Amino acid sequence: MAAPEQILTSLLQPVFDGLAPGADPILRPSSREGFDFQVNGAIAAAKRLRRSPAEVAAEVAHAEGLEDVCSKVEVTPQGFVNLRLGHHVIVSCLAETARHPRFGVDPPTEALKVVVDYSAPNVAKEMHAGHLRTTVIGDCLCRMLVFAGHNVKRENHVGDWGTQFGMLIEHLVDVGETAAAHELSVGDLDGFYRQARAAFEASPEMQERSRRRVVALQSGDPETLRLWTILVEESLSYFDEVYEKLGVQLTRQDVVGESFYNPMLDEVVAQLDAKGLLVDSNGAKCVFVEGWTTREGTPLPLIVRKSDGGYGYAATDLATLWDRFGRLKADVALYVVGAPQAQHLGMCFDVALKAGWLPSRERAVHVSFGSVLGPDRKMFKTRAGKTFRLVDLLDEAVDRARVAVSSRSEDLEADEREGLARAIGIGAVKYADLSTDRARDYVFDLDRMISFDGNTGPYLQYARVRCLSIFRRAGLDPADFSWPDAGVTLGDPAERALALALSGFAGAFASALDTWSPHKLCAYLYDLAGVFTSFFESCPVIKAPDETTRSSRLALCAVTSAVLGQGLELLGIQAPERM
RNA sequence: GCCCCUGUAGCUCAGCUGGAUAGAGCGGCUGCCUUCUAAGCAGCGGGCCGCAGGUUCGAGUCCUGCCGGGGGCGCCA
Repeated sequence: MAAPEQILTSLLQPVFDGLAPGADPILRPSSREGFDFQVNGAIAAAKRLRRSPAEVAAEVAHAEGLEDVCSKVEVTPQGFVNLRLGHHVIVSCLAETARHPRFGVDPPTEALKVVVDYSAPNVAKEMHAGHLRTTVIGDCLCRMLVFAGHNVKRENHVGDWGTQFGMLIEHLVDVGETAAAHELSVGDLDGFYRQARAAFEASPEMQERSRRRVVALQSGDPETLRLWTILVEESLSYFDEVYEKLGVQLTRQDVVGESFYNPMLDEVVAQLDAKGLLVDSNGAKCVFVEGWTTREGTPLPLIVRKSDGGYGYAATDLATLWDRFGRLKADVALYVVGAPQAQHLGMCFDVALKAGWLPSRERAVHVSFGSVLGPDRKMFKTRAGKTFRLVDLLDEAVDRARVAVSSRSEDLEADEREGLARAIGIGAVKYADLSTDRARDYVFDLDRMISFDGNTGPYLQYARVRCLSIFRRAGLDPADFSWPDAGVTLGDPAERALALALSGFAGAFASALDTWSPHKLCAYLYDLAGVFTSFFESCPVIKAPDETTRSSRLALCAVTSAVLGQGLELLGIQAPERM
């Protein structure tokens, strides 16, 4: 019962049940001056009962106990009921939030096993801007799921298998293992890939070797596997560096590449066949699913096995569903994959449902996201049409942050400044990605991200830093700050607004997780940071007029720094102590 | 041609299962640093929510049709 909404709903629901069992009070935050919430359900109920809205609203306003929690209840002629919470209710909600180990987020009634598929870079290929979204969003969702009390299995579906590896291995042989390993380990993955591609296209002899090499790889030839392992290992080491730089929680243990599923493909296809789902079409093994058609309106096939006998990516993706819901016994599987793959994934999910692997369709979720665009609103590419290396974007963000830090935080030690530049630069990039609705495309604009104004990562970091500086000045530690005996008083509107905002954490968190939308958590934190900064400007803490006010305001600051810190942690953004 | 996503202030974006006078930030203008960090705060100006119908007591939100942007549409992943 930590949230004001829950308290109000529990009082209002009996009245609405009296009007019509199960009727929704439609309780919403109010934007009207002097009110916190509004009840809109009376209008709808009056309509159904053919009664006057104002009359029903008046009945609602007289709900048992409502007067005790509200300092003001207003009924409008249209039938709206406006509510202003009593200070004592806000204070008790705040106290509950503060004392709660997860600020009001209760453990789930049933902990779910959630498999989260994200990041998925390709071996011997550079990570580019597109990988930023899946990696950052996936990492945030994992953190949120863990925080909510669910059982999370991260799976990094690295592209480490397929026909292109014949070419890559042959190029490795041509360049020499040591030289190739060096090239890959320093992160010139694109250079390696381009050279391999160029050599492949220029030489029929290389093409023939590559074809033989693919066969050797698939038949498990030890020497070929050894060479393949070099490519994979060097690439994974490089990815680890990027993840370290980015501050995401992916490790080697989370790598479950395409090669992992390779041994399952025969079984997967056999099962589809046994269930009568496979159809031969021009030599290819296909599954046709209802609702999917081609441009001519004919059924669209999911090609599981190509006419040459090889498996396509549909087979691998089906295998992931088979494995995750079968062997891993997942309750939910998230696929944090770009929007262009909606059709493909949708078909795979439908097939898995038909095959009986998926208990129900909603268990498999495509957490789709839009593309990263350049300043020209086109796909984010260089003038030459190449994609930007993710590491270069991150380095540039840190460079810009470093410039700002050196001019504004001169009093900090050099190593702290360097760490700060990293925290700010990387945080800015991640926050920019997380703070907009993932369904939309977004423009990658470093100037805006690092501008430190408005809805940005640095703004949140700064708000928390200012909060912490109060404790530092007061010679206190917010971590072992104890709740004041005299309680919390909310004499100033800014204090009241801050207390109310703080008790909204759990609700905002839940709505973000329900829709797999980190940006809702961002919006909440930005609002909280803004409410706090207003409080900071208008309510002196250390030099408060009296001791009661001082300890009360310190309590507000303690909860604020904790919630902002927890929020940034959930987003995967560092929270510096000083800026 | 069909399907998916998208269209809100000059720019970048919010708008929570339909609620009152649509909100922020940037940019523009005006104030505020002998007082806890001005990477900030307070205020002003800025809108036919792509267009047209429909459902509803009520539509930025739901439905239909157009228009504009992005993407996808059988053996690449």
